[in-house]
Amino acid sequence: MSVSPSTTLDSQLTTTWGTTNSHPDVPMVMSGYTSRLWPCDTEPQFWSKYQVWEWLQQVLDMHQMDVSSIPFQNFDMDGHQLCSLSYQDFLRAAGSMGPILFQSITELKWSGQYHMELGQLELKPELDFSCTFPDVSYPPGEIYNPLNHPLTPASPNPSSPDPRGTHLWEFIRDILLNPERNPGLIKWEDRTEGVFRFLKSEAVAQLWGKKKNNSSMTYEKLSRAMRYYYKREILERVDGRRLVYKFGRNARGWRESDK
DNA sequence: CCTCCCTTTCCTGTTT
DNA sequence: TAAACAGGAAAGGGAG
Repeated sequence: MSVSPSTTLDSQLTTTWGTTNSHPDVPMVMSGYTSRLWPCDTEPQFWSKYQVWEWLQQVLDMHQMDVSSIPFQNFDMDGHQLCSLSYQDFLRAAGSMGPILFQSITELKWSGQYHMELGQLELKPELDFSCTFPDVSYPPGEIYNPLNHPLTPASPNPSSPDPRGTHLWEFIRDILLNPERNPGLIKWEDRTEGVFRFLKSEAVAQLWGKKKNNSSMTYEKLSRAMRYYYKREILERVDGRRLVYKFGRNARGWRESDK
């Protein structure tokens, strides 16, 4: 009676977001630190630099924290180096996020070894989350917003017409501005700077395709259109971070003060 | 019909 | 290695 591949478990666990998934391309952002849902299903010791960054990103997502909460540049290393860091190293590299990261990586190292057993644990998201990290103090002076009331469901109202803008960048903006309509597709990385990140790139592409009555839309093609925006300064480049974009000077209507 | 603009499609090469 | 990123080239298609 083996519990094996992640697909079975994924299908059991899919979804805090509810309806719009079925896209295994992007890991669900949810629950504990256990590794079955992790994008890197290898042991952390063998992660590439990029996988290390993905992990950081995931930890931020789990805590609903802003990207500025972790100095990414202090983690310019591969999995082997990461795993050799001590608790003190984590404190130095990430301040008050250090303990969280240390705990996460410790657990992942452990679960890499015993993932069979772990596969049977943890079907109780909230539980392991809150128990593992009861109170973490966040960096002082951080803008981090502890609660955006993620639990307000706000009627999905599927019958209403699509109020999102007709141009691609407006469409993206309007998803960001109305996350309750499409939770978990795109999220703000830095609200005031207009930095955002695709969480489910293919799902967004599908949605865009649906709007344009084009069932063959992909993120590949959508992203080409996004890149054209750089020249027009509707978007600004964000280097080095995959699926991350930033609104530029010619993008209107995304600021909180614009509302 | 023509032009302009905003993509869409496809592609080759690079990076992570 | 797969998925993103970079842009060139060219075609599509709607608005005016």
